[in-house]
Amino acid sequence: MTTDQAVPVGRGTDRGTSTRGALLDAAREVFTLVGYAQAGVSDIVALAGASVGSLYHHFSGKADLYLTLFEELSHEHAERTRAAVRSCRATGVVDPMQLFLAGARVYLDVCIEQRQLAGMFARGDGPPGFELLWRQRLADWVRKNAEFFARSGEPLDEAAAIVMTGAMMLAVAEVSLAPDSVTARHLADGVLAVLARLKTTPAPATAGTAGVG
Amino acid sequence: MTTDQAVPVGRGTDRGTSTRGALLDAAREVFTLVGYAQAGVSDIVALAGASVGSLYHHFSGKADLYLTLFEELSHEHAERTRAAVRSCRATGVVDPMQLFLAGARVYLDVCIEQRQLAGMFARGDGPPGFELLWRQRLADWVRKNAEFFARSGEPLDEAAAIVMTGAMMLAVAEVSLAPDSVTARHLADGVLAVLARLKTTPAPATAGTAGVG
DNA sequence: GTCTATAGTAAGATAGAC
DNA sequence: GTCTATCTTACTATAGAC
Repeated sequence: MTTDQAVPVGRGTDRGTSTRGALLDAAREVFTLVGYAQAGVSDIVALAGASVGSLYHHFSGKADLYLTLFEELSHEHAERTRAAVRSCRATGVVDPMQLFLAGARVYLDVCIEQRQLAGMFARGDGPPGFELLWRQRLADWVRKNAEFFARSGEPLDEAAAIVMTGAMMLAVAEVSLAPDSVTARHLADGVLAVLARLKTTPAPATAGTAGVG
Repeated sequence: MTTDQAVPVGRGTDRGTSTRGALLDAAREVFTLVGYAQAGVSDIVALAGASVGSLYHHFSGKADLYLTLFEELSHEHAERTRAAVRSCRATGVVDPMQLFLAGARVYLDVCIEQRQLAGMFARGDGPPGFELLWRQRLADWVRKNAEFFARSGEPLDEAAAIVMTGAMMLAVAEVSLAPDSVTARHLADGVLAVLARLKTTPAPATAGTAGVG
C-alpha cells in the first residue's frame, strides 16, 4: 500500500491536476461571490489563471464545476456522518433517535467547517436542474429516515421523518449562512437540543411509568 | 360602495381580463406539465388561444407569469392562515404552540386543496432568482416565528423556530407532491401530530406536576 | 494540456400593423 | 387589446494551432 511515490504535495504536482484544482477553487470563489447565474466562465478562468479551453478540457462546462463542488461536499457529509453513527452504535446505543442526533450533530459540524461552500449551496442558486437533484436527494433522505424510525416502532414514522429531515434541512441552511462560526455553533446546538425533545413514542404506557409515587 | 355594476361573472367579462386569466391558466398547466425551464412562451399562448403580443401586454414576461401564480397562492395562504390563528385566539387560546399548529393545519389544508399549483412550486424549478425570493420568505418566516416563540418564554426560541419552520416547509413539499389527496391528508395530520409533541419547555418543574397521585 | 478566436443557439422580447 | 414576423444578445461550447 505505502509506496515510495507518495503524492508530491509540496511542489511539482502535475500541471493538469493543479489546473483542475485551481479551476475548482476559482469556481467556488466566483460562485460564492456573484452566484451561479451571474458567474461567467471567463471570470472563473481569469481568477484561476487558466483559459476557457482548459476548463473544457477538465470539465464538461460551468454546471459541471458546480456539480463537482457539490459532490465533494456531499461526499464529506456522507463519510463523516456514517462514521459518527457507526461509532455511536459501537458505544451500545440502539435508540434510533439518539443515533440520528449523533449523525445530525456531525452533519452540522461539517457545515460549520465548510461554511463558505455550504453557504453557497444553501443560497440555492445553481445550474438549471440542480434544484431537482437536490429535492430528489432530500426525498431519499426522508424515505431512508422513515425506514429508520419505522424499525423503532414509531407509529408516525413517515411524519416523524418529515419533521426531523425538514428541521435539519433548514438548520443546515441557517447554520451555513450564519455570519460567523460562533453564531453557527450556537444555532446548531440549539436545534439539536430542540430535536432531542422529540422522543419517539413517549412510553407506550404498557409496562410503563405506573409506579410513579 | 355597492354599485349596480357588480363584476359581470357569468359571461361578458372584459376581453382583456379573460385573456389574462386564460394566460395564467395555461401557464399553470404548462409549467406543471413540463416545468418552467422547458416551458416555451409559445406553448403557453397556444394553449391559452392567445398570442405572444398579448402575453407581453398583460405580463412582463414568462417569469412574471410564474411570479403571479406564486403570489396568488401566497395570498391565499396568508389570508386563510391569519384567519385561522385569529379565530383560534378568539377561542381563548394563548399558547403560541397551539396557535402555531392551528395556522399550520390550515396552511397544509390550502396545499391539499390547491395541490396542482402547490406541487408546481414544491418541485422547485422556477425562473432564475426565484429560489432567492423563496429562501428570503422562508428566512422571514423563521424570524417571525422566533419572535412568536420568544414571547412565550421558550428558551431556545430561535432554534425552535428553525425546527418548526423547517418541518413545515418539508411537510408542505411532501403534501403538495402526494399522489392523491387522501395520502396528502394522512401526511398532514401525521406531521401536525408529531409537531404537537414539541411542547414548549416541558414544565419548568417549579409549581409542577407534584400532585400526581 | 493549454490557449485564442470563432460560432452556434435558442428563446425571450419588441416593433408596429390591425 | 391583439397579432405576426423579426431580432438580438449574451453566453456557452467548440475548433484547431501550439
